[in-house]
This record gives sequence, structure tokens and C-alpha cells, in this order.
Amino acid sequence: MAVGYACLTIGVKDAALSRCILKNATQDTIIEITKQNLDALEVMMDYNIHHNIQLFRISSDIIPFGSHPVNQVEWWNQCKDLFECIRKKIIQGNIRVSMHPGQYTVLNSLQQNVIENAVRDLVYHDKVLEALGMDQSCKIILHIGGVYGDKNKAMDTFARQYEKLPRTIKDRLIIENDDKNFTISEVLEVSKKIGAPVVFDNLHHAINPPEEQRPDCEWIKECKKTWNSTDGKQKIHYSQQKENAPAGSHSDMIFYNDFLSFYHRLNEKEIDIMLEVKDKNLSAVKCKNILENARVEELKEEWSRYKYLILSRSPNLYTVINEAFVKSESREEFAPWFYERIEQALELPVNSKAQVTAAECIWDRIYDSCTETERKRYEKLLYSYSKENGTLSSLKNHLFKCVNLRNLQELVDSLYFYLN
DNA sequence: TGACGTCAAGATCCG
DNA sequence: CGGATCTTGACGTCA
Repeated sequence: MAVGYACLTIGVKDAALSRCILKNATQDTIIEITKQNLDALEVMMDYNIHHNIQLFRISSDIIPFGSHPVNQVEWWNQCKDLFECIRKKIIQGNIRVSMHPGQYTVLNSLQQNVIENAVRDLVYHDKVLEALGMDQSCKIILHIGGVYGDKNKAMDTFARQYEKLPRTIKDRLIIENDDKNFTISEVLEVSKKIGAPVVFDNLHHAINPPEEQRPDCEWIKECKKTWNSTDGKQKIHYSQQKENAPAGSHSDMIFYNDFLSFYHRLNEKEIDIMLEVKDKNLSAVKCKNILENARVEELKEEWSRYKYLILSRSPNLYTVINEAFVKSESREEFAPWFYERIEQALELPVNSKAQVTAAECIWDRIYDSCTETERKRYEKLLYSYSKENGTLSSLKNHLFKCVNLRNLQELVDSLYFYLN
């Protein structure tokens, strides 16, 4: 079983993706951004290796305008070495990668040019996985598409278009239930026709359930039948509804309790779970640490990333957690205890007093070596934030700049600077 | 015609 | 002028 995350790695230096708009998409710009993004992907893989994350979705934005005619770059040739380097890391970390064209890639469209674009997009996604030397178990996930007033006809159209695809793409393509149109039961029906494996998405399913009511784990069992040995382990998507947001909005973080009960209800543990969540890698590492019952020692690094963020939310919880690490507490179930408190702190409303405490604490680390200008700016920003006419982000930005100039490693990597 | 989703780039504003 | 904040882009469907 692997838990994974999609596209972006939060809180890691040099892991950000770049892009450009169509107007600026010259061949030179495209190749430059491509190289930058492959470098970033390599950094993400380093992170995945280090945290033992074995499931990862590569962003469709990895190649700018990857399936657009404006991109005439033979990136798979020009960046061979970079791809090879990333491939080695994927192998080293035993990572299963995938890709997922978005809601705008519609294979069953009524418009021929939309279909052509969709096919081009699938070719592009396959080409990325091909350039990385990945086998058939590294999948491309697609939704069925539009309904156009007649669901059965739309499903047939999808099947017909699927059949026309090149073999290599068919071997990678898997299909997923969506939140508006095609329920899990309908996607299974399509799968019967075309033979593509089915991905169960729990949140889409909750919003857009089929008439036949069965527990999630039974639908998952049903989906498993669509996976054969060359497809690799069955994959599912897991996400949680964000409170007080439109149906289908992904939560800021995965609350581990609900995740655990979902996990324990699964009949089949030989399964890969892709989390879809705002905080990406952070929730993936959390769920993994909890499933593996990580001990105090193993969570020290996690704590050093979270500590200033938690301090900025709740000095109380900060102290409670910090004590446990100082004393190297060997309590049973340490990981759930730890993350429960992290979740609690992150759920609290913004507390400007705590924010000031954390800022002062970070400034203490800079103070000895600060310039006059840095100090004045810090004092001004802190003062105006505490007087409610300055923003927290400008204060944090200034601190982040100071911290980076000095290469204060623990602070450079602190989630304090990456989450609000 | 605009909402949907994504998130960095681009544009504009501010001191 | 640098930095902060708001808006745009690129895709297709559907109300």
C-alpha cells in the first residue's frame, strides 16, 4: 500500500514549477521552463525518496503547452539526461508515478477539434511517462467527459474514441468517476466495454452517487476487478470535503481520523491511495507516519518543520508538543497524538498575539547578524501588524528573506513560511 | 455570458 | 523603485 500526493511539493526550496502565457511561449522560453521544471521534479523526487513516499502524480504543467501546437520543442530528446536522472530517482525510491489531464480534456466531445485536442493531450501525457521510461503501471487518469443530453450515447462515444487511441495510450489509460456526470457505476459500465481499469474517487462518489447504494469499500472491490497484473496495484483517489465550501472542494488538509476509518474499512490493503488535498505532501507524509506508527525519533524532523507554524497558531499546543520531544516521550500511538495536536492548532482562528510571538521568536535567530535596514523594516512591519494596519504576509516575507540570506536551514525549511 | 479549478505570471497599486 | 496585492490565463461544458 502506498499513499501519494499530486503535482506539487509544499515547503521545499527549488521544487516550484514555472510556466508562461501563450503570448510569451517562444521555443527558447519553452525549453528554459521545461528544464527548470524537470529540475524541480527531481527535487520533488528527492523529497519523495527521503520521506518514503511511493506514489506521486506528475503535474500536466511539467512541460509548458505540452500538447499545444505552439510548443515545437522536442523536449524528450533535448532533455534526455534530465529525464534519465529523474528516472533513476523514481526507480531508487520505488515510486509509482501517474498523470491526470484536467477537466478540459474531453475525449467524448461533440466537436471534432475538441477530440483532436484531447488525443493530442493524451499523446503528450504518455510521452512524458515514456520519456521517463515508465512501464504500464504508471497510469494516465481520465474522466469520461460531457453528457450532451444523452448519457448512454456519451458513454458510447467515449468507448468509440478510446478504441481509436494508440495501443501505448490504451495501456496506460484508466478512468475515474466524476462529481457531476458519470457515477462509479457508469464508469464501471464503460470499463466493461473498453477494458480500462477504474479509479474510485470517494468525494466524487459522495457528491454524485449512483442509484444503487453500496458502501465505498464494495465499490472499491468492484473496481478492483478491472485491474489486471500489467496495470499494477489498484489505485483510488481519496479526499475530504472542505467545510463551508461548495460540494467537491478539497479540504486544506486530510484529517487523519476520517482517513484512518476509511482505510480500516478497506477489504483490500494492496491498494495505492492518491490524496487530493491542498496541503499535498504534508498530508501524505502525515497519513504515512500514522499508518506506520512512527515513533518520537522518526517525527523529530516533522516537528522541526511544523514548530514555528504551530507556535504562530497556539503557543500552548507548541509547548505541549515540544515537551514531548524534549523528553523523547515513548508513549504508545505517538504519531496520532502528535498529529492530532498539529491539526488542532491549524484549525484555530488566526491569533495575532501568537503570530507576534512566533515572529519575535524567528527574529531572535536573525537579530545578532541583522543590518540596520533589516531591523528597522522588521520593527515597522511587526508594529503595523500588531496595530492591525499591516499584513502578516509582508511580515513573513521580510523574515523569510532574512532567513534565506543567512541560510538558517531549519527556518528556510519551516512550514511557517509556506502555510498561513 | 459566466462559473467551474488551478496557481504562477502578469498587471497594477502603494508607500 | 521594490514590494504587496489583485487579475489573468488556458482549457470545455453547462446553466
